[in-house]
Amino acid sequence: MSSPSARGRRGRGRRAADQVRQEILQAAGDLLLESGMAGFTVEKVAALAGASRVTVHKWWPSKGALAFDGYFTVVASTLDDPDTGDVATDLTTQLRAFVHLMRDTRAGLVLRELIGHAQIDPELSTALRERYALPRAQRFIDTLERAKRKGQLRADVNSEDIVCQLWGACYFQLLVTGRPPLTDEFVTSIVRNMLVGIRTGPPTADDAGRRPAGVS
Amino acid sequence: MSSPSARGRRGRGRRAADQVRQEILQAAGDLLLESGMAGFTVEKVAALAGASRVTVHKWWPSKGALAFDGYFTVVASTLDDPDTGDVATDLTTQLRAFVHLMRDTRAGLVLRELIGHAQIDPELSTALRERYALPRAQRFIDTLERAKRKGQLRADVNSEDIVCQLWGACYFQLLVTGRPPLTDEFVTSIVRNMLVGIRTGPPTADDAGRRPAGVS
Amino acid sequence: MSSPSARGRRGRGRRAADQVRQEILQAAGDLLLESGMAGFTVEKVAALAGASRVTVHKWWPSKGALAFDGYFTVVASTLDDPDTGDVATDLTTQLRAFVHLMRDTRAGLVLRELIGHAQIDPELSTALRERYALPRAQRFIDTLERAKRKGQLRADVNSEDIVCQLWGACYFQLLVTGRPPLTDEFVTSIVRNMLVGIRTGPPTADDAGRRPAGVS
Amino acid sequence: MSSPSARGRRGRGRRAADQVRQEILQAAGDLLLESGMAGFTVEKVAALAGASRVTVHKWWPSKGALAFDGYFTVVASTLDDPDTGDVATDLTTQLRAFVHLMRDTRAGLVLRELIGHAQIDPELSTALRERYALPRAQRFIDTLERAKRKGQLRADVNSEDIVCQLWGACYFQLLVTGRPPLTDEFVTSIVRNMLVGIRTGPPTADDAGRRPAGVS
DNA sequence: CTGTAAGCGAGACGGTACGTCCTGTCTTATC
DNA sequence: GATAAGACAGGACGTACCGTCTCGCTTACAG
Repeated sequence: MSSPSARGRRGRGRRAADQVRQEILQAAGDLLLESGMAGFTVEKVAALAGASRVTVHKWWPSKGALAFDGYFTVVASTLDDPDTGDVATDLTTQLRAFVHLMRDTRAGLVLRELIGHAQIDPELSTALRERYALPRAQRFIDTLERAKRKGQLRADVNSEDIVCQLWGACYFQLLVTGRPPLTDEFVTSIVRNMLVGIRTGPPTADDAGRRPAGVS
Repeated sequence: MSSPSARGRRGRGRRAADQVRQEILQAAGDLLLESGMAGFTVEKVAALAGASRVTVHKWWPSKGALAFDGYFTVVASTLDDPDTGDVATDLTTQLRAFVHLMRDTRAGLVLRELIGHAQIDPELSTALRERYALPRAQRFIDTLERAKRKGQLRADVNSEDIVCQLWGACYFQLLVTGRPPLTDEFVTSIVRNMLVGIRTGPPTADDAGRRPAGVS
Repeated sequence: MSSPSARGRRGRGRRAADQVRQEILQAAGDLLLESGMAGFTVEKVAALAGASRVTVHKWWPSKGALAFDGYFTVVASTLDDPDTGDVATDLTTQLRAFVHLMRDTRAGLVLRELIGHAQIDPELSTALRERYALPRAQRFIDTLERAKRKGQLRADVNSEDIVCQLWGACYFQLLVTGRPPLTDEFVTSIVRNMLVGIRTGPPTADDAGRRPAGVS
Repeated sequence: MSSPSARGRRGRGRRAADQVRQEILQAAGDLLLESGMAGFTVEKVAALAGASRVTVHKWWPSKGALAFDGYFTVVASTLDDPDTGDVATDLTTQLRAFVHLMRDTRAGLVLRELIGHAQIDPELSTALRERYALPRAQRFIDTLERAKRKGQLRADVNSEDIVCQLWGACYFQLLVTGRPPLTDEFVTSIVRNMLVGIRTGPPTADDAGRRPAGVS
């Protein structure tokens, strides 16, 4: 018997479901990194995988869902959780890793397109949120909560809001204003802003809710 | 002579270019708000405007470009620049207006799709950056710079970074984590975080400009 | 289960290829006889057949090829081979049948247009030659060869040339000089001319092999 | 004053009608010989002539009419009428000249397409008949009538029918069966067939009306 | 060890949209 | 005042995907 693997298949009959799935995902990821979201087509993926469009359709209801799964099949997603004891350092490390991915790798470019497409494709939107954004945000939140417990951060700030203000700042650059900067200095800057604030002068006793007296 | 206006046309020949353009833009905007980016089609726009696809193609090279122009034809873009004298108030006002648009109106939904589509369509990406994002960011920056001059904000912070951290926080919610919150409280929270920072404890003497002693 | 035939279809999926082909051909033939080559359009054929333009394109590379096939689907092409024993009679019979078709029927008009279109469309040109002209010419040649064997015709004449001179005479009227005559008398005349020649004077004993004296 | 001739015009105003006409015709002829009937377009002709489509339309109601006029503007049509005193020679000469044109020159190819297009375009059909086919046929008929008067041809044959059987034979090759042969030998053959007939046996005294006795 | 049925590929189909080409009509500005 | 330049609607073209559906094959599992 010959090995039933390899891209070019000959027969028609049934194959193990997992094998088919895997080949489709690999093909999807390859195509995605090669052509970007524009040239990404169910038809091409099926052809690449030596599968039938029907089969692809059976498991992935939309182009977006397939692209998403393909992406994470190909792009190894290492979720390391640095803990140096200092918040600023930990946050900066995580952000820089992200910025590097988005700025310097093909995968970053694709991920950007993926997020873009998610605005139209609800399937992809859900997948992206639940299986990409939230898990990563959670790691970030963990870092923040740890810092709170250590007394490095105020206890009354909402960690999720911080995530928005740090990660969101990067995404904003990527998705809305265009991508040129996104330097390490930018990361340093926004972390510092976040930590110490941008206001001048001696803080009043109730910064947490009010505006300082003496300012009209 | 009869008025040559109105949607239903009679002959075949030429119409004033500007009139055609305007009708196409109006149709594009209408269709966009009605069907969203999914059902938005050059073909339908042309039909709605009583125009020919060729004519549409002549002026708008891509679906995205047409959608963008149509959007701003229909969505009145009021760029008022509040100046109450207090940074926090001004920033909050601007952000809340934006949040309201994105959260409560059909236009917000469409704008989100537009930004999404821009990740794939370079034409749209450029248009969006230059004719939407940058002008609006500039108003924000103006507010920040004014506050700097008044001594309300530290002079060493980069205003563009602040824009990223405030607007970006909102966009992040909308585009990446899904939309549920985006409340007024969220806006209040991120502005306060931004102003006073999230760090605890007695500020050191040289907190990047200094933070006051005695922060609660 | 209900019969899956009939024009009005329900689902989207596949129909038997042959059925689709047949319906397209029928529609093509119908449209051709109704509107002539001018109003004949791939789009209309597809609509009439309840088929998709793509499907039509798959099998018929050009408008001409489709028209040709449609024509012979609708126009029954009876190729009877008369054999009365007398050449003149047989030839006259065949030519009159052809003349009748071209002069008195809608199909004749269409065939004329088809031949015209073939001058521009190589696909159609080939089809017309191989699947229309040649088979019909062959029947004519058979008649001539039979007559040769019987000694009714000179053995040294080229049968194909005769076909050109008889059929060609009719086509010439139709295609070049305009169509008015093409009467039965015309047929009688050209057959007689062909058989006995148009030269005057006492025939020499061996006209069959030589050219008349005086012709260089 | 600058010369208003030359292909590339710059101004817009009025030019002498004849000049415009002539430039259009020249452009039409050039384009026709270059691209054939397929690539022949009113638009391209107008562009080539530096004229407006409207102007072209004013004088030539259809693409066919324009092509026809353009053709004869460019292709010099020499109508020499040979008279050697011998019919066979004269006929052969005329036919060979025609065959040469059609077989060996670009103009022949175009003329074939022109005749083809005439089957669809009535304007062209009329023009072709009245200003091309009939005049040329007349010269041929003149030759035949001259031969009749000299007693070389039987007086009871219809000259027009002979034209059909000789020219028609050539056109038939060109238009219907495909073009390969059309040799000088073919011409020789059909002229001889025409003159002496293809029947065997000694001609009876009244070949002109009856079939020979003894042939059933 | 064999029969059966589930799962699959191949591929055609209707449909929607695309971008292009050409036509005939109409307007405007020019000469 | 005839003209070119140019823009417009309309209609057809050929292409690309999509999602659906029917085949016929093959393999995996059940008996």
